[in-house]
Amino acid sequence: MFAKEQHQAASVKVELGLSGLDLDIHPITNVKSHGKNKRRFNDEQIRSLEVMFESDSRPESVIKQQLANELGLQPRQIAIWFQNRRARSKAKQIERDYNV
Amino acid sequence: MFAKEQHQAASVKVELGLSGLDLDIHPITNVKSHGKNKRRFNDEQIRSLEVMFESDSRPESVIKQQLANELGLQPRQIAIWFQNRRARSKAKQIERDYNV
DNA sequence: CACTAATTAGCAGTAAATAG
DNA sequence: CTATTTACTGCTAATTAGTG
Repeated sequence: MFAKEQHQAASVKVELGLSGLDLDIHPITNVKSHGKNKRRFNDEQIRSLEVMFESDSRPESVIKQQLANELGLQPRQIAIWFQNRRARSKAKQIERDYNV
Repeated sequence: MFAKEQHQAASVKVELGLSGLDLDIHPITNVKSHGKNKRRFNDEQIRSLEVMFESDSRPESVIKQQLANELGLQPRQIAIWFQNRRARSKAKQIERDYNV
């Protein structure tokens, strides 16, 4: 029903080819790098998202789609990222207000 | 059914009013142009709407207009609220029937 | 015009990896 | 362990398409 196991194209090829691109590091003992590697966008993605956020914290669908295409992520992930980013921003501001 | 219990029963988290989320800052007048931002009615508004809904889930235009005036909302918003409320009500009942 | 049904985007809360 | 980051769930307000 939901497409959930779809993430960056870079990490999808962990099991197969695994040619050129390699993810970050795996300092841990080589456990099964298989199964449930989720999470964490790379610096470039974060940077782009952050830049975009500064100019518009609530971009339209088209923009998100475009951004998703550029960064190799799903539109869903972009939307979620902005949601979380907004929440963080808000929480910070609230904390500020508390402090007076 | 008349209590303030609208939340699902799955998670017994009990979140009292509190909220704090006041996005709508007196939309009373104006709000022309493209007001893309606006979310959530306050407790008083919900309470009034809910009370009204109980006695009549499909009020006439005049009533809606009056209600809108009372609560500082647009008639359009009142109409939409009732539409959504009816939909929710129906969905709930259908789910109940499913459960038998 | 008012209604329904379906869909959209947003938010609060929270789960779940992961980094420190 | 705690804090942060990605992701999901449940609900709400609003929009659109289609009916009468």
